[in-house]
Amino acid sequence: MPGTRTTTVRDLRKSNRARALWELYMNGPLTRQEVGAAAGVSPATVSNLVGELLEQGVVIEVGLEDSNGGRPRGLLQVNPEYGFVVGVDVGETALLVELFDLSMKVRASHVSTTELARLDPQDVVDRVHEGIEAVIAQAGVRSEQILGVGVGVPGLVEHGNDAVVHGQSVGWDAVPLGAMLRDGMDLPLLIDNGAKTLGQAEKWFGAARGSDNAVIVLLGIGVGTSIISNGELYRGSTSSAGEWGHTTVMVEGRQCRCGAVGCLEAYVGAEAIVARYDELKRRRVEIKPRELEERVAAIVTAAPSDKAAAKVLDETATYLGAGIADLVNLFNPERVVVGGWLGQLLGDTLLPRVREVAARHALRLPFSHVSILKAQLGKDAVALGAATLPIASVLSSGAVLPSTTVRSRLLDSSRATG
Amino acid sequence: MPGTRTTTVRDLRKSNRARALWELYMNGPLTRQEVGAAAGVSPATVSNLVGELLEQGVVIEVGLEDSNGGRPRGLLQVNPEYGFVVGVDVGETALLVELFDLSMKVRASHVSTTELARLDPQDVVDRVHEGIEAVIAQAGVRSEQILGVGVGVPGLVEHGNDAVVHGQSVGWDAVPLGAMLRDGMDLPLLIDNGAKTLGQAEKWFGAARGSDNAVIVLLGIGVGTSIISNGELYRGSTSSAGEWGHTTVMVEGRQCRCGAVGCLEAYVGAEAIVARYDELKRRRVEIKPRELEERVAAIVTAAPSDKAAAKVLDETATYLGAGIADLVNLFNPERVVVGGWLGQLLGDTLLPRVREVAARHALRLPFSHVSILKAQLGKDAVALGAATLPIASVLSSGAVLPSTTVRSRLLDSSRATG
DNA sequence: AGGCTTCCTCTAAGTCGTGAATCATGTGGC
DNA sequence: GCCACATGATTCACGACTTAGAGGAAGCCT
Repeated sequence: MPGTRTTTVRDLRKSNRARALWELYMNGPLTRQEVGAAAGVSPATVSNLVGELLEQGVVIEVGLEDSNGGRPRGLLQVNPEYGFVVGVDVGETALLVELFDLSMKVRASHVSTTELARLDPQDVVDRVHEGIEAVIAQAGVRSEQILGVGVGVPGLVEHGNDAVVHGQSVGWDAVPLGAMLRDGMDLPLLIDNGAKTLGQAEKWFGAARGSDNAVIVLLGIGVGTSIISNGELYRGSTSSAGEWGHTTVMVEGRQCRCGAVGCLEAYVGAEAIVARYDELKRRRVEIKPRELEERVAAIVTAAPSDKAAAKVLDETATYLGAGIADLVNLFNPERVVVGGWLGQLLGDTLLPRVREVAARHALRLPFSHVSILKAQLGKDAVALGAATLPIASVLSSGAVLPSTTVRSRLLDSSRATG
Repeated sequence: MPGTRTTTVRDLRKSNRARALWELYMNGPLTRQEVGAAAGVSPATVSNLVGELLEQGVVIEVGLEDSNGGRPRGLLQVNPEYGFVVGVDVGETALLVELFDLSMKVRASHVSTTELARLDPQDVVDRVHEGIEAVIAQAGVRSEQILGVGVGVPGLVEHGNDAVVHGQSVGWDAVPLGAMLRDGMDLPLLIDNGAKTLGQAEKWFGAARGSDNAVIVLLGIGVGTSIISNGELYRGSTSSAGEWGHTTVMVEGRQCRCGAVGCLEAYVGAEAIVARYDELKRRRVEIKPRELEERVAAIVTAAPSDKAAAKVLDETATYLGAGIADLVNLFNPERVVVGGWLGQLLGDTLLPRVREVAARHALRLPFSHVSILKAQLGKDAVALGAATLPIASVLSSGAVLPSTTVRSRLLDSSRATG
């Protein structure tokens, strides 16, 4: 929950309400007492706040908890049906749109693939709009029930006036995706980098859950991270923090597709792994994006007799270990979570070796406090994480209904005139 | 200013008071209107708050600002004489204790050097106590006027119950420095890593001033950083974030004193620079810590005919550039500030080359938003930064006088009993 | 002096969270 | 079946806070 600025007495209520809601969402169901302890308010205030939230349908009471002798504690929870959110994963080869309820149950989903090598922004926008309409229809909800739409994109997202996307790998240069998506749709819209939305998904529901300082590593064709610092996504000054793939692990090393040399991605990116294998086999095979996954899988599962595969994997573990050690030294996280399709593929085989290498390269103290884990969520994590964006926004606002505001304003004026 | 949790109406005032104070301290002198705008409160509240601060002597009115036609605006400022702070720099070879007023004017200072190769904790503690008494006497202030003592140490500082220091380079393993210093001194005490205090000094008063996302690099025998994220020091889970010196820039590269290989420090640390020079000259010279600085200086200022020096410097720029590019990619700062005695020494000669290398290695978007600068503060920056620690603490508390609390409590009880 | 402009402060009103008292809702004993 | 008991939840009076708007303060110009 971002540091909401609290200056007036009214802000106070909003902020307390938001804290209670976050707590209920993240750790619910909870008793009123637990909410009070977490939000730092008295029982009286909890009662007051919860009463309001119950009345507005944001929160529901789900069962009772036995107490030894006295009145049982009521268990509270955010109402999964209070509203719905849409998460969109704009991938390099496919576009996934999913509709969730607030408990993150998938209520509808829609996939569309593209044959284009480069993504055309307008085409993407049209498909997103189409997908959103499709999932709303499919789930049978009214569009007023949609709290917002989150979009995860491949590339850096500048959050200025409206989101602008720079996606080197898909040929996007300063695409004003925010404005384009908003045109023809009036749902609240939030856009972020796909690696960051995946990170948020792992933080909320996956392997980084409960950790306030974590680094989620995304391995695929590209190599990125999502950094959680003090419980929040770390963005840096222009939201491009966490570009781990192009950190230098070998001065004057291999050529990277970014133009520089010695980048981590030039060693552990999916294309690099396959290319290094082919080099060892002294053959030149053109790498087609569609086949990348099975080619990497073939290397991972190769027979022990395949010396080239063994060497490539060994080197990959070395570079990955060194790279992760850098993250541990610089960010001092409690957990490093390795995800992305390539991460899932390499995980079981390589993780023990990666841990060993990282232990050698990282400083003792920070390393002794870190766990290096496999991601828990699967392929849809980017869309799931994208859907958390509008949820975070709703929770931080305290889920104040526009209608409530209008109502109280009407009451005010009627009293003023009456 | 850390995210103070505001739940009750009283917290509200405290938080508004703290915001106003921070603003006045950082950007003063300011008019009441400016304070109101910055703190987000109405003129009435500013008047109220400022009145209290003036009465308590925390803030003073310094002159008037002309207005076009009306009553002139009063200019407010934190009272430099409201209290004093002590900053201590526990260096590897010398110990510096300085006493500052709130405007950071040095009022007294005390140096003591040591001949020991390894620092003895109890010896350091004694010297610190001695130094503090000396500067208090020298400045002629009463110890009640000391708001607190900040200490910058070489090594990682774990902020648990009380500060515990792990200083590999000085042979400290889990030294409970907090408890040791507190014993025999009852001033408020704050301890942090020297690189971090230096970073805070540059952020408050130096080259990183006004930047909410900055990385301050400290070059010396060791190589560290201090990371400012969203205006605050980034610590990570165990306060050891920013250990840049032992990130890997060359897999399977040079041996580093930390035990690993290929660390940045093994290339650009002071000892490494001299060692590499000696290797090129094909000679083995024992490096004495005392002579390190002049030996590096000799390399930097060597005649162009000294090919070995040129090569060492060139390589240093390459590694430093790559390392800084990593920081830019990972943290996406607005500024990178290069400091430390080695940084100062290398700065003018090397910085242009470092920028070039960094530009090649960093991604375009984050690099286009970053400035790579030399530090502005000199050798005493660690002590200066250490002294900012208690100031930050006072500002965040809103400078609520203990006496005030007692007084109001007395009033309460007298009214209750009366 | 008097009007004017601008800054500052005082007052009344509205909102909030808290603590103490009260109400609600269960268990266990008889 | 009834009543004491324990504990959770709610209500109410109170103090504390910020704000809007009115009024005072302090300088300038005519």
